Amino acid sequence: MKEVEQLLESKQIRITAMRLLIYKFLAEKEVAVTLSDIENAFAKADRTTLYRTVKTFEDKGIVHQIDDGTGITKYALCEKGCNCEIETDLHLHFHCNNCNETVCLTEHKIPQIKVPNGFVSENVNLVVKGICDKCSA
Amino acid sequence: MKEVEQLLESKQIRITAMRLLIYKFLAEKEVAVTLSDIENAFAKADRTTLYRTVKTFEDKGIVHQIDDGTGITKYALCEKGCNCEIETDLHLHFHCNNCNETVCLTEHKIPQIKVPNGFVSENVNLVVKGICDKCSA
DNA sequence: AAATTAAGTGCAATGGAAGTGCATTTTTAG
DNA sequence: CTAAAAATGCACTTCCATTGCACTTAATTT
Repeated sequence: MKEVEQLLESKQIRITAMRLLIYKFLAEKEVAVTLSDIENAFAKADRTTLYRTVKTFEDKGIVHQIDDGTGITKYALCEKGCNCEIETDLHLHFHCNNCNETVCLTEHKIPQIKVPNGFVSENVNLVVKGICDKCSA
Repeated sequence: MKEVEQLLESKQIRITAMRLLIYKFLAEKEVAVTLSDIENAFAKADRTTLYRTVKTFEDKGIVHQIDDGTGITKYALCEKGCNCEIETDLHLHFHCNNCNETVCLTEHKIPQIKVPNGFVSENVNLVVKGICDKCSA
C-alpha cells in the first residue's frame, strides 16, 4: 500500500483513510464506475465526500472522467502513461449495451480526425457501443 | 410546407400544428438544439409536449439525439440519407467550447474503429471539441 | 353526422444526478 | 501545543429528464 501513498503524495494529494480506500476501490475495478457505484461501496461515507474525493483525483490527474452516453458520468483510474490532458493521447471507451459497463481500451488510440476548415480540434471523445467480451462469450 | 406534411405522414407521424412548428424550428436551425432552446422558442407551449414531440420524432427517425458531453442532450434533424440506425453511417459532431454550440458534420464519416477480440461494435459516438469556424474567425 | 376510440396536449409532480454553503472534525505546520 | 488549512458530513438547491392524470383534439366507426 506504500505505493499508493507515494503516488498520492507525488500528486500533492493529502493522504486520508477515505482517499486510500477510494483509490483502492477504483484500482480493483477494471471498469469505469459511477458516483453511485462508489456510494454503494462506501455506504457509511457521505456522498459529498466521495464526490469531492473523485473530483480531487480528477483535478490532480489520477482519474479521468468518461462520458459514455448513458447520461451518468463515470470515472476510471488513469493508467501509467495516460496523459488525459494531452489531446493526442486519448484512448477510446467501450460501452456494453448488455451489461451497461464501460471499459477503457487504453491500447486503442483514437485516430486523427479531420475537421473542416475553420474548425480547431482540441479534444476528442470517442465511445464505441456494443457487446463486450464477457457478454458476447 | 406540403413537403413537411408528406414527410411526417410517410413516417407515420400525425400532423399537428405543434409538430409542424417544431419541425420547422429544427429545420431552420443549423445547430443541434436542447429542449430548453425549443422551450424558449415556444414559450406558450408546454415543456412536456415539446419533449414528447421530439421523442416521437426521434422514435420515427427524423431527429437524432446528440450527446456532446455538456450533460444536456441535444437534438438535430436527420438529413437526407442520415441513417442513424445503421452503424456504419454515423457522422461526427463538433462541439464548440467557446459558443457552446454543437453542429453535425454530416459529410465527415467516422472511420472504422477496431475493437479487441470478443468485443462487438454496434454503434459509435464521436464528438470533437474545440473552436468552431465562427468563433475561430 | 354523431358517437366512439385513439392520440396529442397541458398541468403538476417526481426522480436522479450534480453541485454549493456552512458547521465540524481531522490533519498539517509553526 | 496551538493556530491554520484542508477534509468531511449534513442539509439544501438546482437542473434536466420523465411520468401520471385530466382534458382536448383528431381519426374511425356506425
